[in-house]
Formats: sequence, C-alpha cells, structure tokens
Amino acid sequence: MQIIIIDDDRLVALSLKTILENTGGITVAAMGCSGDDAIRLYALYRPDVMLMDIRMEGMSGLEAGEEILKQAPLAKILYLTTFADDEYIIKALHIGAKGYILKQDFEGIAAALHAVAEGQSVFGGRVMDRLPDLMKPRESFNYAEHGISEKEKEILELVAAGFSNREIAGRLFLGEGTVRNYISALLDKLALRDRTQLAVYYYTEIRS
Amino acid sequence: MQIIIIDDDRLVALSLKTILENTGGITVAAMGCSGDDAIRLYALYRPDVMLMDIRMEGMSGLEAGEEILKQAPLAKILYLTTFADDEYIIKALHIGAKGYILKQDFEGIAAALHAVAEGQSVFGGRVMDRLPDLMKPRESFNYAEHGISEKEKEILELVAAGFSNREIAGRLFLGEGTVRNYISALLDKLALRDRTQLAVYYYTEIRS
DNA sequence: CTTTTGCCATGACATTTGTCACTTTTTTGT
DNA sequence: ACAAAAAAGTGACAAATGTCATGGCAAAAG
Repeated sequence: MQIIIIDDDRLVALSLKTILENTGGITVAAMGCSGDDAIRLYALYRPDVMLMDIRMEGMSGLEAGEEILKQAPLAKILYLTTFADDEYIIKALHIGAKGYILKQDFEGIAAALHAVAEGQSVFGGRVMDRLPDLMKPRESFNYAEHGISEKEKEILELVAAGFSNREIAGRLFLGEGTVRNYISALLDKLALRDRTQLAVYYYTEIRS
Repeated sequence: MQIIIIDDDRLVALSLKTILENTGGITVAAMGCSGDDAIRLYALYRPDVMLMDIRMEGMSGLEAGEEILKQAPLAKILYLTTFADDEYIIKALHIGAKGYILKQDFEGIAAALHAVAEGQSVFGGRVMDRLPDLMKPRESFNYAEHGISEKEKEILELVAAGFSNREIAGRLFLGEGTVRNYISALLDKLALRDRTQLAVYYYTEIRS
C-alpha cells in the first residue's frame, strides 16, 4: 500500500514514515509539508491513502483535501490532528474525508491506514466520543409535560413554519381570533412573549 | 488478537472465522448466534473485539451490545450488517459501538478489527455516506451571496434569538425605527414576510 | 337533569410590526 | 476638501399581533 504523508512538522512526518514503513505493508511514496504539496503530490503519485495533518501553516489540510477531492472524488484522505476539535470533525466529515485520528494514537495509525485503504472510515477514540453529541439523538419532545394539547401542538408547528394567524385559521378551519387565543395559551404555558419566540423555541427545544 | 463472532447465520459466522483466522493475527475465541450468547460469551472470554451481527432473531445485536457495555464500558463492539439503515447507525453510535461495517466489505473486516482493537472506530464506506446527512452538514451560509451586510446579519441573529425591535435597538445602540428598516431590508432580500419567517429561515437555512 | 369542562368564536383594545418617504450623519474616494 | 455613497434616524401610517372579557355549544361528569 502506498501512502503520502503531509505534515508541516517535518520531524513528525519523518517519525511517521519510520514507524509506518517498519510495520509492514506500507510504503511512503512521498512526503510534503503544506496544502500545496498535498495537492501536487496527490496528483503525481495517486497514493492509496493520503495521511495529512489537518492544521498547517497557510492552506489548511481541509482546504487541500477539498481541492483533492474535487479533482479525484475517490481519494482517501485520513486526517491527523492533535486534538478533537468539533468544528474540524464536522467539516472533515462534510468534505468526505475517510477518517480523523489523533496523533497520540500512533500505535493505531497503521491499522487505520489499512482499514481506510479497504474503503472503511476510521475515527480516533476521543474523536468518536464527540460524535453522538454532534449527532442529536433526536430525543422526542414531550408536549404533555408542558400541558400542550394536540391542537396547540398543531398550531405551534404552523407558527414555526412561518404562517400568519389568518393562514393558520384557514388551514385549520378555525376563526382567526381562535388562533390568537391558542397562541396566547401557548405563550403562557411556555413562558414566552411572541410568535417569533415560539418559533425559536420550536427549533431550539423541540426539533433541536 | 482475540475476537468473538456472533451471527445468527451459522454459515456466515463460520465463513468469517475461516477468513479471519487465515489473514493472520486474529484468533476466534468463540462463536455464538444470539444476543444471549453474546452477553454470556463476552463475560466468559473478554475478547479484544466483539464482532456482532446487528440484526438477529430475538434480542437484537443492539440490545445485547447495550447490555455488554453496561457491564463492561470499555468493550469494543464492531457491528456487521447487510445494509446501511439510518436508524441502526444512530442507535449504534449512541450506545457507544466502535464500528459499523457492511458484510459486503469482507476484505476489509480484518483491517477494521485491527483498527478497533487499537481503539479506533470504523465505519464502512456506504455507512459513512449516510453520516453527513444525519449530522447537519452545517455548510456555512454565505451571507454575501444574498447581499446581506454585517449589520443585517447581526440583526438577523437577534431576531432569530427572539428579541423585539426595542430590545435589538437597545442592544445595538440603534433607533427602533432603524432596526425596523433593517428588518424590512432583510425581508426584501430574502423574499420573506415577517420576523417569524426570518427566524424560521435562520434555523432552517442558515443554522441548518 | 344540572353542572362542569373543553373547544371554538367574537369584539374591543393596546402594542408591535412592517412600509415608505424623507432627513441627518458618517464614511469614503478622489 | 468636497461630492458621492453608505449608514442611521424620524415620523406617519396600515396591518398584524397579543390580551382580555365574554358567550355559545357539545360532551363528559356529577
């Protein structure tokens, strides 16, 4: 398996090369220390896996990865990082990286590379711990606990969809005043002030 | 590395055992075909990794995994499945599984096992494709594209937080009428009707 | 049978909101 | 320094919104 290592700390890059080439089955085709290197070397060598630091001077690993994937959508990029930063994790996932592992887990990097080469995606232990938080478990909101009736729930959803009282009334075959009353009741029960706060509440607390 | 294989299709389990034991470094300590087997065998052998089918007769792999993790929080469970089902993926992540790969990718199972043994988490290619959807892509909204200025953006955020015009004016040291004008401009640019739709837009399009 | 309760409606009212035309102030380019 | 452009403000107005007190009505409860 051929890989390319990109890290702006040349010592780290060299250490990785030494470790990985001695674990068998891995050949380091080239090494670089910047995002530009990454793009250039990938196009040149087409390695099985690209092992890249996510945080570098100048062009970040993410931008470089995005560019590489634009040119070669099947490229396999494995990011290396020193800490599990939520922002980076999400962005890495979004651009289509094949993994995100911590430099601390250096014993596992070889195994991760093999798995990535086989088409799997790999995440370091501590990185994984962050994922469930980012991926909302979608804990269903309990309307009953707040004393919200079925009809009130319906109205709340329409308000949260951006409809006016008149539109809601038309949709539910109710009087416009009735809708106003329902909204008043909702505002009271949820301790809010106006329909906009109702919508905000819906998106932050209910649909979270 | 010692593992346990759990699959209610004995033929599949046997095939896996044969394949894995011939790839080197992997020993199958035991095999089972139910959730109960999984719990019992895990407690008995304490394997490095538990390779388990997620879909089984009776107790599902998920329930068994939950129970195992309750008794041994550090247990490493790698789920095997035939298809990438969103529901299962989320639940598997939530209970703390170390991976979720497809049986079709059998060439990569050994590599995945090694990575998991080293503490990483592994996801099959097709499984990974589903993750960004489940995890809001949070693709940074481009305010400039809609001709929205910095101040307008600020106001939009305050509206989306549920503040009234008076409150926004106070917070930004602006006149109340000015705030209204800004909101009018925003509504015009985004082709919306009122502040509530503005909040809805914020949560659905921007903060996705 | 009445009483209560929940759901729907109405009308009056104060407030907030959105629009518009226009002025003042500040920034900026040259 | 001066004119153009952008940002901030004003006031008037119509429409939408939220509150409240009140009443009809049907089903459930007593």
